Amino acid sequence: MVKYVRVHILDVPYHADIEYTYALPDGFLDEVRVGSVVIVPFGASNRQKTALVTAIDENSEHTELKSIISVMNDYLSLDDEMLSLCEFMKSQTLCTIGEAVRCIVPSVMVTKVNELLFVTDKDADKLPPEHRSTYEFIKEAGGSVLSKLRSKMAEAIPSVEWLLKNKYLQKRVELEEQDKGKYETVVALAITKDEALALINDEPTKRLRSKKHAEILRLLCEFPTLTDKDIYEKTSASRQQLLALEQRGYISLRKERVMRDPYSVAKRERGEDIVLNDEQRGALDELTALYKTGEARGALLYGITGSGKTSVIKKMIDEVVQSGRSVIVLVPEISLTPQTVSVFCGYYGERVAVIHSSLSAGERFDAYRKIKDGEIDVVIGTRSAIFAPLSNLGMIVIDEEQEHTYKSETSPKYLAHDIARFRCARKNALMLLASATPSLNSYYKAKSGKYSLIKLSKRYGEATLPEVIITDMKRERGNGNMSVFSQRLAKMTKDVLDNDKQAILFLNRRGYHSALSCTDCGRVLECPHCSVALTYHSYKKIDEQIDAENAYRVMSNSGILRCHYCGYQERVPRECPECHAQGFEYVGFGTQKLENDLQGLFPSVKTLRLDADTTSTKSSYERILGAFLNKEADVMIGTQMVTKGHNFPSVTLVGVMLADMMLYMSDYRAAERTFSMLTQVIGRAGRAQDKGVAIIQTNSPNDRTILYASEQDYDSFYQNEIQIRRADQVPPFCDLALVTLSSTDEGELTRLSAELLKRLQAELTSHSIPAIAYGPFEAPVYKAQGRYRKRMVVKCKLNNAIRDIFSRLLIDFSKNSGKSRMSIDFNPSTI
DNA sequence: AGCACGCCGACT
DNA sequence: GTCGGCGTGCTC
Repeated sequence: MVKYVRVHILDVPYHADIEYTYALPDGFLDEVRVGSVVIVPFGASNRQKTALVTAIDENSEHTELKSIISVMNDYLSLDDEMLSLCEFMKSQTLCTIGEAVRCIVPSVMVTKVNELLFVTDKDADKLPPEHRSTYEFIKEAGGSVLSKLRSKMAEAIPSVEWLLKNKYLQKRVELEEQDKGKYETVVALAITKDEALALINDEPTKRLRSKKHAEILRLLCEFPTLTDKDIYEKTSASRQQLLALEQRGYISLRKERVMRDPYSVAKRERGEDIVLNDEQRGALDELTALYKTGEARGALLYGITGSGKTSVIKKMIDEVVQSGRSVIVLVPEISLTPQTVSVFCGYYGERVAVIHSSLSAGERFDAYRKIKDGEIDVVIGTRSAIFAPLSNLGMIVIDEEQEHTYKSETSPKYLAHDIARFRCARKNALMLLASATPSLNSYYKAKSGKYSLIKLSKRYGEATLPEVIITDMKRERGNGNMSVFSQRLAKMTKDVLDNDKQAILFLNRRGYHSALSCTDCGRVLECPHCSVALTYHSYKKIDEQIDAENAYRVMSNSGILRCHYCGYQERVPRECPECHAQGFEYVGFGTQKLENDLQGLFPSVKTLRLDADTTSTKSSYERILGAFLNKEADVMIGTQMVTKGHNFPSVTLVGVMLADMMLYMSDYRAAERTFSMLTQVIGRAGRAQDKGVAIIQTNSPNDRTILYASEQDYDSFYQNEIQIRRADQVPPFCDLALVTLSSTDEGELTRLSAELLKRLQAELTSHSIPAIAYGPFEAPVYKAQGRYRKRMVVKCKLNNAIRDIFSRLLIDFSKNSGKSRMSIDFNPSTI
C-alpha cells in the first residue's frame, strides 16, 4: 500500500518553503519516518533536492504525485525535539526549514546533490554526428556534473537529453564532497634570514623581480612560519608570487594537515577537589534543588568578578553528569581556549566534545556522530554548540551570557538563549545563565521572577579589586597635554617598567580611526566600493623606520589600506587624489599608533599587540598570550580580546585608552556594553598579587556608566539603566525588528523601501497592532559590496500576529523583488 | 532559487 | 516572418 509523505525542500527561498506531498513507494516504508531526510524530484525539470519529512499520511487529496527518489543516511534524521525546534526557529526568526536544519546537522551531510553523467557500455558507433562531441566530452571527463554543464555549456543540454533517452549516458547521484580546512599550506624560508635580508636590500631589479617578493621575504624573516592565507592577508600577494619564490628556492611550501583535535591537550585527569566557600555552596545547593525538581527551569547566576562562578558551574556539571544526563556549555568565541575547556570539563576526557566555528567539515561530523551515538556527556563550544544532538540533555550553561556573539548575525538570526529555553522546556532541563555583568534583558527576567536569581557577591580567596582612577582627557588637553597618555597613565607606566611589572593597555576596537587623511586638504581616503574610510595597516618593521616625532604622519607608501567591509585593499597612494599634495596623517589612533607613541615615550619598552591583525590564527592568539605571561614584554596593547582569557600575575596596571568611545555608539545598548567592558578590563588588574591600578581615560569623567563601572556596582547601574529603557520603550520593555532592504539599483531600493513601509503601516493599523515604524533610512554603511542598503526599525511587542505580518511581507517581497533583497532581524545584536 | 510560459524588438 | 530578450509565476 502506498503512503504519502509531506516534506520541506531544504534549499528553497522563504516563499517556497511550504509542505509538499510526495508518494512514498512500498520499498521505502521501513526506512522513511518523520524526521528523515530524503531526495525528491522538484520543479519542472525534476531537479533532485534534499527534503525533510515532516509527516507521513495514509492518503492524500492530491492526484498525480511524484515519488521520492531515495533516503539519506539515518544519521541525518531528526528526532521529535529537533523537528519541532526547526519549526520553532522558522516561526521565531522567519528562516526556512532548510536553514534551521543546517544549524542542527553538519552541513556536509546536506550539501547539494550532484547529478553526475557517465557514458554507458552501449556501442557508440551508430551515434548521430550532432551528438558525438557532447558524448566524447563526457567520456573524456569520466563523469560530469550536470548542473555545471547546464551553466557552462547550455548548448550541449539538448544533446545530453537525447543521449540519456537513448541510453548512451547514465545519471548517477552523488553528494558533493567537502573536505575543507583539513590541510593548509605552510610557508617557510628555505634560505637563512641573513641571505633573505641581503636579497631584500639588494637593488630590487637585480635579483628580486618585484617589491611584493621582498615584502613576503621580510614578513617571513619576522615570522618564520606562516600559512599561505596569512601571507595573502598581510601582503595581498598572490599564489603566483609565492610559487615564483619557491621556484627560485628562497622559500618552501608544504601541505600540512591541520590538527584534528586541538583541544586534546586540555583533557587532563581530575585535579584537586574544588573547595567551595559558604556562598558558593549555597548557590550550588539552590541550583541542585532547581535541577532536582525535574521541571524545566531557568536560573541566572550573577557573580561579581572573582567570586568563583566557574567553580560553582563546574560542580553543577558534575552533578548533572552523575545523575546520568548530559550538559551543553556555551562560551563566547574568544574564550574558547584549551584552558577554558579544561576548567569546565577537564576530567571528562574522551566524553567531552568541543564545537566551534573553525572545525573542519570532518571534525564537525565526527563530533556530531559521537554525540548522537551517546559517547559524549559534556559538549562545550560556541553559539552553534547549542544544537548538539544530546538525547538526554539535563542542563544548558551559557557563560558570559551578555556577550553579543550568542546572537547569530546570519540567517537563521537566532539568539542562543531562545534555543536553550526551547530545548530545556522540551527536556525538562535546567538553563543556567552566568555572568558578572548580565545583560539587562536577563537580569530583568530574573528580577521579575522568570528566572531564579542566584548571586555571588563575595570575592573568593584574597582576590582584591584594583584602585580605579578616572582621568579627564579634556582637562589634560586644556593643560597642554596633547599626547594620548594622561600624565597619570604615563607616570604609572613608568613605575611599572621601573619595578619590572607588566601593564595592559586597552583600546576599543582595532584600527578604530586609523583612517588616513590628507595633511593638506584633510580628505579622508575611502573605499571605492563602500561608503567607509579605509583603515591603514603597516608592518612593524616599517613603522620603526618612521621616526617617532613623525609617528602621526605616514611618510612612505609602505603599508596598505584596507576596507573592513568588503576587504578591498590598496597601497597608500603617493599623493592625495583630491589636491595632489603628498603625505597623510592619522585620524584618531589605533593599536599601532598607540604602540608607536608608547615607544616614543619609553624607547626601551617591549610591547605585544593583541588584536585581529596579530591573531589571524588561533595559535598566534595563544602564542601572544603565552609570551606575555612569560614576561617577554612589558606592555600588552590590545582590543576587546585582552579582556578575556588568562590571568597575568605580574600585571599591576590596566589602562583604558578612551573609555567613552563605546558610549557614542548609535545603539541603545551602548551603556550596557561599556559597563560590561570596563568591568572586565578593571578585573584584569585585580587578579594580581600586588594591588593593581586601573586608569580609565575619558572625555566624560562624570558619566554614570563609567562611575558605576569603576565601582563595580552592577545593581546601581541596572537600576539607572532600566529606567532609561522603560522611558525610551526599548528592550526589555518592547522588541525591535530591523528590516533591511538591499539592492544594486539605488532607485529601485528607494522606491521599494517607501512602498514596504507604507504596506507595513497599513497592515499594522488594520490588525490594530500597537507598533511604531521608523524609516526608511540609509544603513550605517549605506553602500557595501556594490549594494545599497536601507532599513526600517519597528518598535513592537513580538507575538504571532506581528510575526505573521512580517512573514507575509517577506513572502510578497521575495516573489517580485528585482535586484533587491529583504531581511528581517528581530532584536539585532547591534543597530 | 531555477525554470517555463509568454509577449515585444532586430535579424536570417 | 523567427530567434530571443527577460518580466511574471509556480514548484507536490
